[in-house]
Amino acid sequence: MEELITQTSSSCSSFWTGVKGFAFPEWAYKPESSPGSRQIQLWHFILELLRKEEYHDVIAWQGDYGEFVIKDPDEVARLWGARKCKPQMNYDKLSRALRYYYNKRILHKTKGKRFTYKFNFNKLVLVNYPFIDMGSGRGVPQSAPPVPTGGTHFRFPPSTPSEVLSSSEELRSPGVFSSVGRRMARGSVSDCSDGTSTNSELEEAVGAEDRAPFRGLLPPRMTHDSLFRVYGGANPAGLHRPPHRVHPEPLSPFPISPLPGPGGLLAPTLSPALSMTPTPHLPYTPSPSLSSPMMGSHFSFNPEDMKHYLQAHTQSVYNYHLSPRAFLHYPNIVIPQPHRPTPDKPPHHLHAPPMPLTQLQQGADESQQHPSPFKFKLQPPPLGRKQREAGGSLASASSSSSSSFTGSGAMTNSGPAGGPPKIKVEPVSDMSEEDVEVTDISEEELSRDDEDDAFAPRRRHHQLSSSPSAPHHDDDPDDDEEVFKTPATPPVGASSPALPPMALKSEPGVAAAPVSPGGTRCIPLKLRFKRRWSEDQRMEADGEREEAEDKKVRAEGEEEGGRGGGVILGLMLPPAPTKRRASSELQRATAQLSLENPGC
DNA sequence: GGCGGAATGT
DNA sequence: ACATTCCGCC
Repeated sequence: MEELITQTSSSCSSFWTGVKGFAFPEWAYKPESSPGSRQIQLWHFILELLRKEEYHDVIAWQGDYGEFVIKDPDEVARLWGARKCKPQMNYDKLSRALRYYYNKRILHKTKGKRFTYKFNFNKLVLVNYPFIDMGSGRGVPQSAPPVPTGGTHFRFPPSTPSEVLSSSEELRSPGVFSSVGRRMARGSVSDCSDGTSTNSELEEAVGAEDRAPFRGLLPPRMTHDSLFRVYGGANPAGLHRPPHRVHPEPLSPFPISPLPGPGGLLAPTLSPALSMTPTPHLPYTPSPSLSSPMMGSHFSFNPEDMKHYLQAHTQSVYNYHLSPRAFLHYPNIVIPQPHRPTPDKPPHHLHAPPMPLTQLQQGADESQQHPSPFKFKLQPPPLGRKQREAGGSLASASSSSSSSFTGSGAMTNSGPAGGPPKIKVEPVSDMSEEDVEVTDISEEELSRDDEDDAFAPRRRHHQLSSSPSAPHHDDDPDDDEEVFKTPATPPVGASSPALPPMALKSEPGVAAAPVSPGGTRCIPLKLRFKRRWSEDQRMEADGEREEAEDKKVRAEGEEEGGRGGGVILGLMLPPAPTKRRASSELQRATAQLSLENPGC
């Protein structure tokens, strides 16, 4: 167990790398902040609540992938307060904490829907490769946002706020899961005052189990629609067919995630990316073993399967603009290349996945011999509203880069200093470009987009934004939606280094991307992609629109910072509902125990 | 309701 | 760092 996780501290202190080389960010796995811990972070806690059916009348997945509604703000606040021993907690405070996540890109607000937030799984997607030897059943997928499965019905997000409310009521599933006595149970355990419960041990135990929780988030761009393909399988080519509402059904299929029992109930995690692979010609079906919920802790992968898997995965990455980081290094396994012209980089170091992967990764780990691919840093410097307002036009400087910039310094230079005032600036020079070498859609780019979009300063405009009818430029606020909307045919062709200067039509709002001094060479490429994508996205406009300017500023500012803050690709398939059942008992048993902190 | 600055706490 | 608390603003 213990050896499963090691910290690859050297270059970047922020990675935890599993034995097999998969990595996930430190923030996603801090024992102290894990779900069972008292140091739990709010978003962990939220996920925790979300995955427990007991609390579905308080908070539940709803709407788009990763979206959840706090149905009972007071109760959530109370629970949170209980956990943190902050009796004074209330929704106002809690929501402030949630708002801090905007800048971290962990969450964003679903505009127009009360108490509705959305996890930015694009960013939070964590690694969970089921076939990787995790050593135990411990590796567990956790809160899986609702994912429609073949057998389950999932309600599409209501389009109107009012609808939300009503539907959220409906969410109380008609009987699938009994929620009887939840409140009582909950109530009994909650307060700091009554803290003496015998739970603490249990709690710890649970926490321990949960320890490695966030490997299981889902891949970006998981719309219900696409998800349907995953399980239903039957969604052929149409990559972005209009989401027709299918079987609106109240209950989210994944009210809970298969919590690994102590015995290690292992969720049948699969890479959604895999399944989602839009390319019909990659008819990969997960090997049975993969889908087995109980698959042993040591799962050895048949190379063929692996190949398929990786290929599919690779394809997915391109199709969905997933982060290249999704690719882990699998010694001895050669990943078939996705259809795309592969550029020229000589496959160096990594034994791993040839081409595209290698290249892609290159950016990240280029400098190190470490297999651990990414540098990770979430939290780009938020641009203060004042600052934004004040400056109106900030010349954002370009990028930050590689490793870690400390967000701390970011705002400090607000003074009239010579440089770009409000934004943290990092030496343009060290541009990630070189790292990335244009190789292509590195997540840098990708994350860039989605990041900024997702979290663009929503502040002022959020109310205005949603006019579906205004298919104007701009990136979609929902990062998920944003970047990952992809053309059926991956833009990969275009992505080759020699990108033709083609049609980037500059968009008024967006265009003015401040080019960093000397940044000219990097920008164009990015912009090109961005624009291409933007167009695509526009086509599919979700309806949510935000102003581009802030974002742009931000985007530029974060340029590289983002790379670090990127995506960890994670893949995990939410357990099929049926299978999940097995563990639900256990979960139920532990649910209340772990959610509130008895030990205050 | 929701936002984010600011001060403060751990 | 990550909240918590308070608060003015929209």
